[in-house]
Amino acid sequence: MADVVTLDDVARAAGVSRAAASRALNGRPGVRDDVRERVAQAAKSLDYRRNRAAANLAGGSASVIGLVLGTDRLHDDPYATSLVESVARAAASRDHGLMLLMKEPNQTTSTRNMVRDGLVDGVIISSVVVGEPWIEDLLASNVPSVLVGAHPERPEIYSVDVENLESAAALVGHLLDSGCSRIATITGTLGRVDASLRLAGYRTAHEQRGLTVDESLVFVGNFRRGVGYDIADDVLGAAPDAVFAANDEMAIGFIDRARERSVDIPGDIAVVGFDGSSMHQHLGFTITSIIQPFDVLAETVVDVLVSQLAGGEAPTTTMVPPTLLKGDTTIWEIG
Amino acid sequence: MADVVTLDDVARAAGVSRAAASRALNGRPGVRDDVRERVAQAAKSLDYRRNRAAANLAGGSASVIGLVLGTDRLHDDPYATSLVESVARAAASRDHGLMLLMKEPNQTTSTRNMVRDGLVDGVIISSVVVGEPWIEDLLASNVPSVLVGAHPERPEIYSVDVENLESAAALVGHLLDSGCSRIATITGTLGRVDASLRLAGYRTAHEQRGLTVDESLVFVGNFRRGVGYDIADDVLGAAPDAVFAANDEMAIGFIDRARERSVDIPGDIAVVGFDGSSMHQHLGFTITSIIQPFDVLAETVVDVLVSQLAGGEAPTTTMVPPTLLKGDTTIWEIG
DNA sequence: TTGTAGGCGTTATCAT
DNA sequence: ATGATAACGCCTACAA
Repeated sequence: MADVVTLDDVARAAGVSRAAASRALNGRPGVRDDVRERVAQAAKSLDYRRNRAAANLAGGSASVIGLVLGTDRLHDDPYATSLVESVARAAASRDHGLMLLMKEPNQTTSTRNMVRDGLVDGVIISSVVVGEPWIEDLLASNVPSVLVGAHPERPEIYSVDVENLESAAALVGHLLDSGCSRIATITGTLGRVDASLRLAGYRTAHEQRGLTVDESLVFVGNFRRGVGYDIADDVLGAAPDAVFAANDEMAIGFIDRARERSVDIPGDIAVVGFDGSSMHQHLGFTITSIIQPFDVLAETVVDVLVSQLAGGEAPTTTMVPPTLLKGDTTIWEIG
Repeated sequence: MADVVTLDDVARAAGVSRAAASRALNGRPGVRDDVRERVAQAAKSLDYRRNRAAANLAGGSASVIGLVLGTDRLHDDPYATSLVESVARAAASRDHGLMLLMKEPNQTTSTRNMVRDGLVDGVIISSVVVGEPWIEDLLASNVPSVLVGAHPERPEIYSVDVENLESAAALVGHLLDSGCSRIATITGTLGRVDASLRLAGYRTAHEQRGLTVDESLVFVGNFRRGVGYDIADDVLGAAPDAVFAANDEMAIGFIDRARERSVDIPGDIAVVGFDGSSMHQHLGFTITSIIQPFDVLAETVVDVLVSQLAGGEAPTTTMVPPTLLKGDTTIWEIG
């Protein structure tokens, strides 16, 4: 182990006390500019790094954030995967560490423990898990936290969100305006916020046009590709002229099966999804979808958390604008 | 913030000193059994958790491991994604935290910093990045580390590996034995260990049978699906009767393109891949491939690191057996 | 076997 | 504006 440079070394090199050096390095007031400069120089030339464990212990911050996921699998969950990737990047760019706190199959006290153990300053929580006991437990411990995706029952918690309902409504609305009249939907996992909102958007689009939703066109899914495939026969049986899947994965599953049955997409049936994850999969086509702006989302959520940690204020809920991806699974008018 | 239970509280409740309590809790010798029991009871009833930052600072361990990835993207890298997932699970099951240390695009001192900052006890490194400056830098700092995938130039570093070369040789050998005579290969990223080994396996299979590799059948890829697709025309131009792609992603890309050109797989051309990631993608078919045993791999690598941290010994390199997946892209004899 | 005491590196308080 | 000094919670010689 190489020799460790401590704050003491820096202070000595700069000819000041530890306290002054600490203040200088942390940009706190009450330090003369020339001293601040001198300390900075010393730190740089000694290649000093503060020990975050010590800082944390002493009442400072470790600059580590936890990312709490509502799933224990990444390999078939592009949404979670992209979230991890983007948050990791955003955290790193702000010199924060990222601890991955995945849901555990069996006992689930460990997430809260990780936080209690004092190595995480705050957490980013995928809002889909709000309501689950282990999360309530976590929230009850008052750890600074920010939700990815607002949660209707917890409006008081800081959150960063994309407009699920409005986006879904716009997407479905467009289908309706394009002449589709029997739009089926494959929902996400019942009980999950994003699933509810997207379904609500589907209904809203109809209501806004004075239409009534044919409930036999609503199929319950779970965000996994497999269910899209498995349920496709039922969906096709309802003879829709369009399908709104609550995410791209299910849309892909549906399309796979539809094509096996020689259904032409978008000729016979238009398909739209959500998340934009089909873009990265080299499927040979892209699905018309709402693209989650993961990088912006992640940067925003990290910023909100960090400023919360710093004691700063932020709007309770921040909206991030998604993008509409015009893919190959719908027909677009010229222009 | 809830009241924090400290070691002191536990000790007091158990009627012993902090030192004794510490020893008892950490399972060190020199504690009477009844005391040990009493302390355990007290800890449990108080719902005590040791502050890992403090433990770390005091010379103990934070029980946090870092996972160093050679990429900054997960969304199109099933291998990295599965590794993250499995390692996270394995770490959690051993009560260790997991810090994600992804490669950063620009400056890359931060990984080493994260380690130096004292919040990571040891690291798991994807061996594909060994040789890159930032990793050499990291290794030079003598952090306990374990490689996922052995590295030929660094045999002294603990590592856990699957038999890339042997597996690839077996796979290609089988193709040869099945009557294929012009087997093309699409390699992984040149310079990456796994890519080299798999290519070496391809050559070995030929040599073992006294055959010479037709170098015009070797195509350089990069492990990404897109390149499999893009290079497919060239590969087809070489009129192979089989293709060995260095991972499933490229195999998928190749198959996509081949099918667009009405090539029958496996009828006209057999295809084999590596990693087994096609299993999770609901493609409508599975690729004959070598399945990476991610869970075993992850558990093993975490165990090796943890025992290393504990001062224990372990074999320098541990092999984990992969599995052959007989998929739909090759023809198998009866039985 | 057990307790006492010192220190890990930093931040925060309170004098100066 | 600056510098002692006391925590923070834990581990670990060393002493008893």
